[in-house]
Amino acid sequence: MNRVQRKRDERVRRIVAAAAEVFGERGYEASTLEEVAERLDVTKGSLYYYFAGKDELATAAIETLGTDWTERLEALADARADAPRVERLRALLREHIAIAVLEYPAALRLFLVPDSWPAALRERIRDLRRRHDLVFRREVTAGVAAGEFAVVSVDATLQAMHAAMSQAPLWCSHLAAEARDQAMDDLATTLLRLVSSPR
Amino acid sequence: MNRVQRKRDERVRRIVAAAAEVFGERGYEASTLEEVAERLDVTKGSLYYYFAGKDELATAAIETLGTDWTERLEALADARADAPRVERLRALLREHIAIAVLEYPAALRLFLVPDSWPAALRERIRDLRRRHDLVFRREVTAGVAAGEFAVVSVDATLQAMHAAMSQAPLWCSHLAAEARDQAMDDLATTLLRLVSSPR
DNA sequence: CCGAACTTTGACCTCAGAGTCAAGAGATGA
DNA sequence: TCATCTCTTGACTCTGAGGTCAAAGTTCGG
Repeated sequence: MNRVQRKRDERVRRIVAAAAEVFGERGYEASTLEEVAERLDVTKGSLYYYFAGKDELATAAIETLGTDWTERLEALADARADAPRVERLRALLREHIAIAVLEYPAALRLFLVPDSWPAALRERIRDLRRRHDLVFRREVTAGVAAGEFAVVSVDATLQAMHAAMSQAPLWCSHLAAEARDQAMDDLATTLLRLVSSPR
Repeated sequence: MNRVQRKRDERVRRIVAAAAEVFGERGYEASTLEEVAERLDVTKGSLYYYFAGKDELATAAIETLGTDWTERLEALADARADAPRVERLRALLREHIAIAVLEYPAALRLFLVPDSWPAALRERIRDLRRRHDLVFRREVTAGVAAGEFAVVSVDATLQAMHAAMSQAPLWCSHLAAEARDQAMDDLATTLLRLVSSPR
């Protein structure tokens, strides 16, 4: 029974992983359950044994992906708790960019959730974003409070950072490995400028 | 005969405008020709008299929207040719954000063109983006050459700017008019930081 | 090895939305 | 006014993809 449960969880995990892949590549509208099923070498019907429908599967994919992403950033921030603020923020930016480019190149599309989705689902996704946002917000506001950073508006700064990071894959995933690393470094350094003290 | 031609052109213009509206709101996949037709008070069939299909109409819409957008920015840059470089760039950023937020809130979705499209169409769209990019690139590189701006990397800087501007609608189109204007101002000012001379 | 619980299948239903077309309605010009 | 060209319609087909389900297959505990 517990054996069964674990097996089921594993199955769900795999389905969600495949779904995250497909939705991440194609975006919500253009993704088909048929394709998700194909990548798992099963048939569409079997997905419905685990998930009520496309929306639910997509939500699960978004949540899994988002949680994983956030946790890794949180862990990184903890690990660098003693580093200078600027360096910690730089590391966070760099890591975020790397995850976006190397692992979830189409997360942007995935997170463009249709307006038609039930409010509850959209709400859960918003929460996820908020938690994710908080990792960076904490750094920025603390830096500002300490007088090390200066920003026009915390919100605008964070939005700009997130936008740039999430679109990074669009322009640097086609680069060769070396140029890509350089581009990611450049972007992280560039984004640091957003909080640098003026003058 | 010429009368007929002009009438036809006008008709095409209107259709493309309506299509740009719909595709701009919903993105490619979620848009339907039915809805485009509805906004023109005609029926779907009539669209096929002017366009071969959805792809072609979407391409025309993207081109029109992109050209209009670019031309307005170019005109703005010309109009401020004598203004200080920083102010000209600020005006461009602000205008770009305003167009994105107020007129084409889902342009981001629209430009995420399906990979399945013919290469020729994708190529034309890439050209459009290049021309658009050039408006900002010119300002930034000139400013750097003049020693007024400093950047880590022109590419990274432009990418960050474009990303932030194109995602602006996602977070400020739901705001009330006043707060929205403030948010757009803040974002423009924030992005200026990306080129500000350091120290 | 059996029966029960769990899982997968594939045929099927449904429906939205792309695309077609014959027929008719409107212009245009002689 | 007639003939022709231009345009619009609405009913039609077709396809793809979401969703359902009874039946068959598989795994597990005893």
